Amino acid sequence: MSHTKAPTMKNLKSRKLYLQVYDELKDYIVQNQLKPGDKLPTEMEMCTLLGVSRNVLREAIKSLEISGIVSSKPGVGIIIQEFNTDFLFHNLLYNLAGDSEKLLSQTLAVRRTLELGFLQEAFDHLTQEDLILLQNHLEIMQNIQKENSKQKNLQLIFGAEFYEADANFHQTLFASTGNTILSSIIQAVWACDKYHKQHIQPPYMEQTVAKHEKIVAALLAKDFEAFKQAMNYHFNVHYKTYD
Amino acid sequence: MSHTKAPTMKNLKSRKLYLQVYDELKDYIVQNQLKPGDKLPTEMEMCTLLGVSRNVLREAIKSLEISGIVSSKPGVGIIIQEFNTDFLFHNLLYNLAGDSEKLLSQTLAVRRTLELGFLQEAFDHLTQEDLILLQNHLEIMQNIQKENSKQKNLQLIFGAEFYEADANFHQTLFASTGNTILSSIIQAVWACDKYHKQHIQPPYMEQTVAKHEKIVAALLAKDFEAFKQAMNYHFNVHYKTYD
DNA sequence: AAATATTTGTCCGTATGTATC
DNA sequence: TGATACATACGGACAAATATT
Repeated sequence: MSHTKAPTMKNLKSRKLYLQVYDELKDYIVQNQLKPGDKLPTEMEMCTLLGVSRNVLREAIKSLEISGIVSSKPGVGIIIQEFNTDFLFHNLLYNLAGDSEKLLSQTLAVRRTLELGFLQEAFDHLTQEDLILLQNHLEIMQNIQKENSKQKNLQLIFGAEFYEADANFHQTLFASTGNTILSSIIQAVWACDKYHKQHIQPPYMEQTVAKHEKIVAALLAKDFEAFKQAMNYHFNVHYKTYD
Repeated sequence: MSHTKAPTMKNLKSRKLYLQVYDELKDYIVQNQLKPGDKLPTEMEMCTLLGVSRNVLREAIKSLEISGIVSSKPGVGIIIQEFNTDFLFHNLLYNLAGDSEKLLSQTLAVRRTLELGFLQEAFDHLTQEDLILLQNHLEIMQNIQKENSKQKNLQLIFGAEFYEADANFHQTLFASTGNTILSSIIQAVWACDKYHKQHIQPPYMEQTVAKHEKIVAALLAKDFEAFKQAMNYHFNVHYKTYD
């Protein structure tokens, strides 16, 4: 309503309409003390309430959605989301993408520090379900590696899937800490690597599988020292691919 | 084009279209190495290129805009934006309603791990200019603390400035590592704290100043062991405020 | 279990404000 | 000044997903 909208003439030099709506919706959430799980009014209701077209409203909603504030589902409505920092770190690192070589070593350094730093916490909080998930991720990596080693030509298959399984492995491992900030950062750092590490080579695969097998073995044995050693080995061996 | 879109039937359970477009556009920017100031193709061109409607494309564009990646202007086009973190943090602002205690301890844990993990690197790369900057930040903290200790009433003055000086101190310290990923993360983590830690108490100020004095003294003496000790002290002492 | 209603997802067409040449 | 290119904004229509009766 603060749009001061005239029937056929839109606001001249004012802030874009969808941004005004974006702000108004955030205010609405705060004012009405909506909590995660609560629903916003339907799109049509908000259109009449705010006096804007559905199109503009949806642009605002999608902006809220990409920010992780709400999520919309057909047949249900628009639901307030739990606070999470994924959006923040994801965009932060995306914007830094550029010099791939330098970035790669930097992200690796950050990952190394964080993962080794939260080693104990991850070990302590790891549940039986987490362990099963880890084994699943490992299994995927093993299968893809086998398929690739069979191949005579150097054509790589399922490279993206292998990489994703690797990422999922580490995310599962540190999601157990319950530290959402940490999870966000690790997730973002992996996504950041994504662009640089797309061409995975079979020899790298073999090494990677072996490393993760060691980690899982240590976790199954509930041997923290072995786990620590396996993780250090994971981060301290240099891949031939990047020499 | 990867949408595998049929004329009248959309992808069933796949990711929402506007999100696919959002990702594809980000990839497009990276792949074509578009820099700030460069323009994306026009909306209509991208619609035909990606095979989606104008509406969906705009939802993706607006999401990119709220992310600070592009900005669109009528009569001009869609322009790649300079990297800027302000808007990212602005989005978090509204969300201070959650259980801030948990979040605070999580951010602190991440900061602790990162800063202690990159201790050696920061120490090695610290220049004379950095040291002067650190002293400036410390001085600001000292002055504000003095002003507050003079006051009889418990009214806090310049709390925000004190906190900012603290943040700048740590950012300067680890900017010297040259690891931009690390710098960004530390900056972001501080920003997360910002909204929870707004009510700084005078006793906390005194302690904080003392800690940073120790750090600066160690750095001036070029004594790594003392630096290490001071940083550990910094992170291992619990503030009374949060007990 | 099945039909119906609700709600978001996606598309199209049209008019208007804005910047550039 | 005018012409052109572009994003902004509106409205209507149907499809798809979910909830409800």
